[in-house]
Amino acid sequence: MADLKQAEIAKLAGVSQATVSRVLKGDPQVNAEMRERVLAVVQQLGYVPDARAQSLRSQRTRLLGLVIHRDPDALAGDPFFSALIAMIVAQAGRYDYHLCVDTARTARSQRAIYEELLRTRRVDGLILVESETQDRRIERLSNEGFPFVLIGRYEPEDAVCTVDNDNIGAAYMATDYLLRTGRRRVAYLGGPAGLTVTRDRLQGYKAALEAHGVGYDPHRVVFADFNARSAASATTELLSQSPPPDAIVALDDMLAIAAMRTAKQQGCRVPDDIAVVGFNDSPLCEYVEPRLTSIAVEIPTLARKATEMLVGLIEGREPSPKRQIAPARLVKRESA
Amino acid sequence: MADLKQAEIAKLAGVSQATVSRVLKGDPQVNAEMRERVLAVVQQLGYVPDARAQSLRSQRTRLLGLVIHRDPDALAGDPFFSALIAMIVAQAGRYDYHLCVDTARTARSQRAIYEELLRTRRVDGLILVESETQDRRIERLSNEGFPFVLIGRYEPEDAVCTVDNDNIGAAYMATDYLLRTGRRRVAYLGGPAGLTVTRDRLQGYKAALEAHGVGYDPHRVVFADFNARSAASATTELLSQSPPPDAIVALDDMLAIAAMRTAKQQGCRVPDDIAVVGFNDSPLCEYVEPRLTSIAVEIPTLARKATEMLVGLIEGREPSPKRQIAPARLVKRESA
DNA sequence: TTGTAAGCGTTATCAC
DNA sequence: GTGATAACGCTTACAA
Repeated sequence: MADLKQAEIAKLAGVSQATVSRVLKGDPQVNAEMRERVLAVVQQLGYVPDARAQSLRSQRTRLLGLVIHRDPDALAGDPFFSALIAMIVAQAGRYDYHLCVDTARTARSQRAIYEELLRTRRVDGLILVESETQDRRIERLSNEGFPFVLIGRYEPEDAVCTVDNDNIGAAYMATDYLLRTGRRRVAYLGGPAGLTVTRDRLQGYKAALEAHGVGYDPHRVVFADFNARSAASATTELLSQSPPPDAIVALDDMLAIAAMRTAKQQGCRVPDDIAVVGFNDSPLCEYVEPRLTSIAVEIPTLARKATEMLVGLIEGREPSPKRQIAPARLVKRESA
Repeated sequence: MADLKQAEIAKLAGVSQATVSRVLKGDPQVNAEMRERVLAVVQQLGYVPDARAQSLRSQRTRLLGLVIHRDPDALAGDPFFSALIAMIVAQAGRYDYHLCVDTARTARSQRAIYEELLRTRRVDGLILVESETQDRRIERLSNEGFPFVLIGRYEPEDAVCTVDNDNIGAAYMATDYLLRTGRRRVAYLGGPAGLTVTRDRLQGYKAALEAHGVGYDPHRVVFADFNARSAASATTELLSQSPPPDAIVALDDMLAIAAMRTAKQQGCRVPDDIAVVGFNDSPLCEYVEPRLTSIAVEIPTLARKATEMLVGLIEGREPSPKRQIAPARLVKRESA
């Protein structure tokens, strides 16, 4: 198990090192007999090329970076991210890329990560998740011509490459479904008010109300942080109105579950008195009672599009359109 | 933004390229004045060294590989993995390493990944998750002297470096707690029977029964796959016994939640008629009703130990002991 | 203390 | 077709 290199192979096969390289690259110009000889030795010794040398020489690492703009603790319990990472890994593999994952705790470290990954040429391109809608670093990356794709939204929309859930459409779908099934007082339980996703889904919610000729009532819209307590108090606020809502569209499954629980504690039956729809179609939808109806966002599609786009950029293809949307669909269960 | 290299910096600072390298490495031998000059130029141009060249020259990529032995779809919704990945990323950062994540769908591709990552020298070392207890590839890695750490268990225990949850201790703790709080008919709801974790926790469960002088009844032990239906039917089986159990130790929170739900559907009150304890202390424990008591496994500790150990191996330190255990603790909520 | 130069293991451009 | 040979950008003896 001495350190194998092409030179070794060459010596044993009685050819030049350059020929070994050519054989391994599948160069059609090499004589069949030599190819055989080389491949035989390669097989026998189990030679594998050194990725570091290839990276330096070819100026390509075949590594994609995934930067998640979130505190590790916040990221920790979120099934969305394991899904996203798993799918991107799988997709990247199809193009012979590997995935380097980083998390950006603070804004300061985020900048450091961009630098560290891209400027050092450690990765060939970046997928960024959950950046703010406006971000100096993104402008910078863009100006410097680094290949990167954003998962989420960015304005103006054609400035950078983005892949996003169809958040507006998803919220429309949820609200529309509730209205069609006879609900009339549909409330919206959002996440933190500043988040793009909160705003986008609010927009879809409003659009559906309008399409059904139902007036928009700001009192039926509340915001919560991503924890059970905050969700519970926001739900309580909704339920205390008179008349109380007969349906809730929640920003994600966690919030939806908290809302269901609060409603039940206050004597409302779900879905009889109040219907609840969540987002993400996470596994736990199946586990709660009643089982949670949820809007599934297609994480595999998101991952596929993002990877495809990034690899395209790296290899010099300008994608169009620069903004791509992964569709959503309603998974009907018992809660609505 | 021409391609910056040390040679450029050297020219502008009026020194040799080697000196630039020395300054950047913090070599104390360089004269303060030159250091200033070099650093000034570096700062001004925003030079960052090329990781690819460094990797080739130093024979170190400063990249750790994380190989998760699980189908991407199975991995997809599992909050444990986002936690693990997030924590390892954070830990690796402390040693100036980045993390390359791969998933191994099939055994065939798993072998490919080992090869691809290690033999190509793409990463300096590997963290392997959820391998089978006996694995040919692991032997091979071990024989070839590649630095790697296993998260999970391996036999014989001192053959390779492993980091694991204290599964036996955790199950003991859960069972002991239930017995102390007056439960007498404690059942065990495991995962798939073949899994090491299922077996280890069963062992802890038995030990606790024994310590309390409670007889072990094989009928009180059932196994389920990781999905709601399977969990429900296993729970139904438990509840149909007479007398039915008055407590369940479930292998993970998902199973525990499914069990609670099944029990409630069959008219049992939780925790009054039957107490339930889960594992992992995942965020959803807070969201279900009643809130789920769960054994928290310290994922950050797991990640820290694994990373520490691996970096040590890479840098030539033999760790001892070769097997390290992350402690568990009981997080008491409403279900038990 | 600083500069020169020899690699690290590839790929790719030349001649032959 | 195949074999020398020059990069790729850096680290590190060794020389000065």
